Amino acid sequence: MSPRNGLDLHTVLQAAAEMADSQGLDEITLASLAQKLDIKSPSLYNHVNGLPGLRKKLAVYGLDQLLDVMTRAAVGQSGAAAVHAISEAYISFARTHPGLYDATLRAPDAADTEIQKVGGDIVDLAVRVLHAYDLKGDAAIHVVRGLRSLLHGFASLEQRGGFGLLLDLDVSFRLLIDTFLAGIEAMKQNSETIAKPEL
Amino acid sequence: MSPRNGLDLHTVLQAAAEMADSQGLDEITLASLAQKLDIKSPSLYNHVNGLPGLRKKLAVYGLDQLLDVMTRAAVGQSGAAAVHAISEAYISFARTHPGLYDATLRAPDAADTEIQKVGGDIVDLAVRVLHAYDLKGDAAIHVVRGLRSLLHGFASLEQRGGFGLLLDLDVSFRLLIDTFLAGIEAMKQNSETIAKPEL
DNA sequence: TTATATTAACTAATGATATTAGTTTTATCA
DNA sequence: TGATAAAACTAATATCATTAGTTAATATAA
Repeated sequence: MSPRNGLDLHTVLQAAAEMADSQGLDEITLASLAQKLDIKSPSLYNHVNGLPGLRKKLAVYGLDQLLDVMTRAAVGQSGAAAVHAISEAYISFARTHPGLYDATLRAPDAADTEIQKVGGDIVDLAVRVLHAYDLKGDAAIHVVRGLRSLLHGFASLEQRGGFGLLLDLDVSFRLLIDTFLAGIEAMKQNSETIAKPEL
Repeated sequence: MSPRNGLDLHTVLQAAAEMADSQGLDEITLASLAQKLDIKSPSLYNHVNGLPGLRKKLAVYGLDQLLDVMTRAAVGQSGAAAVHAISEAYISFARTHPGLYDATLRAPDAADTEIQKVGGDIVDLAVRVLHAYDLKGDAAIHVVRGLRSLLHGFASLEQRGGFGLLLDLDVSFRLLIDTFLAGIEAMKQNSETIAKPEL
């Protein structure tokens, strides 16, 4: 295929992801990555458009994996169980791949087409999973925004050690999802009985 | 006071915060900050322990302000209104000071005493505000963790352009808080009638 | 008022980094 | 076998953070 058998992009991203997970996203420099790959740093420009380009590709690489684990967690599940399943998959990914997860959210340009694409796929998955809650009109989008906020917020704070260690984090997490789902049900009741609550 | 009338730490942090808000946290370099302050970059070491020291002090500076606006929003409020008040204050701070807000969460060392202190004060405020919900035992801590996750997640995703622009973000946000509060009420009902739901 | 001590500024130097330009090597394909 | 294309390389530059050592200014003590 290629006129020369060097590294391929996947190898580069895999190495970068490993570095990010073990040492933190900010420790990835072209110099350190090149050293890990046994090449000189300018050679990386054959695979990636400088440091910003690497960060962007790493973000897409991470989002692809996140979508994958969430999708697989969702199959065969429905209703509350499905929401829990994708949520656990999300948080588990963030825990197992802290640096890569970080990369998905610190992309140089969030408006990038490729990133929007995968991000949209994840949102679509969430919409499908929440379909069982039979949300009318805009409500589905609002609820997906809420679920994303909660998942990302929990993952991010946990990663940064923002929570004390007094209480089991898994309990907090499951309770948070349950509370959110109970809230959706309760709000639905309200909107059926009363026209407009107070919002 | 001082044997020489140079800059003081507050001026340095104020300038850094302005830079962070207008250009992003990562654009703060000792070189660029020094230029803004009309000094040479090594002079900054008289005020701050290098770049990591600057980032840490900026984090504390931001957390102090965040605690302040949240505290002031809470006075005279109670129950759901109080939760909404501190939540709006939180999100408003993140919107008005995107770079400084970022700094509060990307401190070099989250375990730092000073950061833990202010962070703890914010948690205490949230606990007091949620006191009206009469949560028993560990529940209060779990709920505060949940609220923080919501707030940070929403603020962070909004800042990174993670949400589409189809729907009003303020509506999503208020709905999210309402859903969470409705969930707390619903969960409370359950735990009163049933011994252990399924969790 | 004057001298001293303290502090904040400075210059100079070093090492690491990203990035660009231009060159060499090597595998594939005609 | 030879041309091509891709991926490595070397060399060079600019920007940083950081350290060491120096100079200047000011509050306080004499």
